Amino acid sequence: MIAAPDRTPLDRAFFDRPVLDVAPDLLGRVLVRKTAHGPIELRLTEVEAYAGPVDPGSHAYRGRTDRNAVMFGPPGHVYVYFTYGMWHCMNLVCGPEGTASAVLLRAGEITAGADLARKRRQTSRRDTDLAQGPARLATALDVDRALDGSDVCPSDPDSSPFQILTGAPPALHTVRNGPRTGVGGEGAAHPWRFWITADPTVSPYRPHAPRKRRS
DNA sequence: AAGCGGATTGTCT
DNA sequence: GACAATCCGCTTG
Repeated sequence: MIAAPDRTPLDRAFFDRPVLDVAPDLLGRVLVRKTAHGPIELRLTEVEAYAGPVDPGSHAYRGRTDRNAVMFGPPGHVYVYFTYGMWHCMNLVCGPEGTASAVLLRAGEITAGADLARKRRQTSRRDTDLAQGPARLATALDVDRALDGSDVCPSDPDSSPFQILTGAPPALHTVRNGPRTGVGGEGAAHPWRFWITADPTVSPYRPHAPRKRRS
């Protein structure tokens, strides 16, 4: 049985490059999440690059902590964080080890295991909503802090809850970029959000809005 | 289509 | 103690 060309696993060298090269190159790739009930597959349509300690928008900006330790480790591993008291978001560590850069997975199209994803995302009204937004994406794929540090390039596929496949990358002219969502201050200037033009699963852009204080 | 307020807790100052 | 790489439901246009 010959593997279809678009289902070849990406190797670690793919992630061992500068994060601004990896981020747009991830579009159209297929992330496989292996759950106890079966696989869920996601075709990536929207990502954001976070460039480590030099990037004010990055969780690594103030150095290594227990929470962000995985970002400082080898590329091709998953960094999962918990935010807003409710949600998880998922990143892939990039660049030479120690650069602490990562790509936030913001949105994608569920291409297999939609029944499993729908169970995880009861509030979604259409299938294009299932992974439209980073917290929705993590919810659909049943990702939480327990999976922090998982390898997406395992030598033995059975040893990890994730794998990533080549997929069908879009033509360059269909990839666009702009400011990152929810990032304010100095970090807002960088156009490091990348998405596939006109894809229905891409999340709507929301500019950074400081929250009001409770009275 | 766009704007709002509330939810809810880990993490860092 | 402040706030977060967000989402949802409801309102207005």
